Amino acid sequence: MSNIGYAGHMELHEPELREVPVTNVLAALADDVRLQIVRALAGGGEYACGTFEFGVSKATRSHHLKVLREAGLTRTRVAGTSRYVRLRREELERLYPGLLDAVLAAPARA
Amino acid sequence: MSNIGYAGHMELHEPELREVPVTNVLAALADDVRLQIVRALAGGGEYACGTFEFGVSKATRSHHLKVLREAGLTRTRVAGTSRYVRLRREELERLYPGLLDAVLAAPARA
DNA sequence: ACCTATGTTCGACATCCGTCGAACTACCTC
DNA sequence: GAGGTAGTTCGACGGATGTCGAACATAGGT
Repeated sequence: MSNIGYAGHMELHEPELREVPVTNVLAALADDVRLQIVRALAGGGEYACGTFEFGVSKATRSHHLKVLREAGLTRTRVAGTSRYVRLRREELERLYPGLLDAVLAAPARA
Repeated sequence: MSNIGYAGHMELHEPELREVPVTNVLAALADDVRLQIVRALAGGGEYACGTFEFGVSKATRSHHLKVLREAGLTRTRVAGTSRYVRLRREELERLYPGLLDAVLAAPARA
């Protein structure tokens, strides 16, 4: 009866990019795990969350994907029990031209 | 006799940009106060620390300038009791082409 | 010498952030 | 419907971070 307290079938929060402060976008990119995810997505494909095995638990992975989504960097499509994530490249390029390329061009290991 | 415990005349720590992880650079930019400082420096001039009155105490301002310096974003010249800060634009452009411009082009207020 | 102006450093504090295991929801397949 | 699979959410934890006032160091001026 009560679906209060669970958001499983609610729409995912995917803000308009222009409504996200730049500092949030930068903060989202300023983490090693998240940057690895972004790199993996940079090719353009769509990947299930489970794809990103970067040495963290699935709880942590879920957390990072949420941060990326709420920073306006990714979009998520729900399909069955899986969620497919992709980069919002064009929007990002329109609002912050050159930003993503500049970040991705940086060497992976400092 | 003892100059232990104070670093007033020591050289400021200004790392090679290539030795700073990208995530550190991004994290340094992912703060409102620091981004305001970077914007103020973007014109190319050299400014004394006290120039940056952005509603924080001078202790906090000093902290942020240290973060920027240690992220490789700024260089500091000591002159008398003042310290003059400037952006390391060319180096930044060489290592992360387009990054700074992309960030600066973003609207100041979210 | 004193006083002032400019910054830095030192605790201290509150908050945020990354991380995890455990419990949970939702869906798919037998 | 029982079980398995994919993810999310919930506390909890430790460590990092932003903030401040106070104390300090240094240089310059009177």
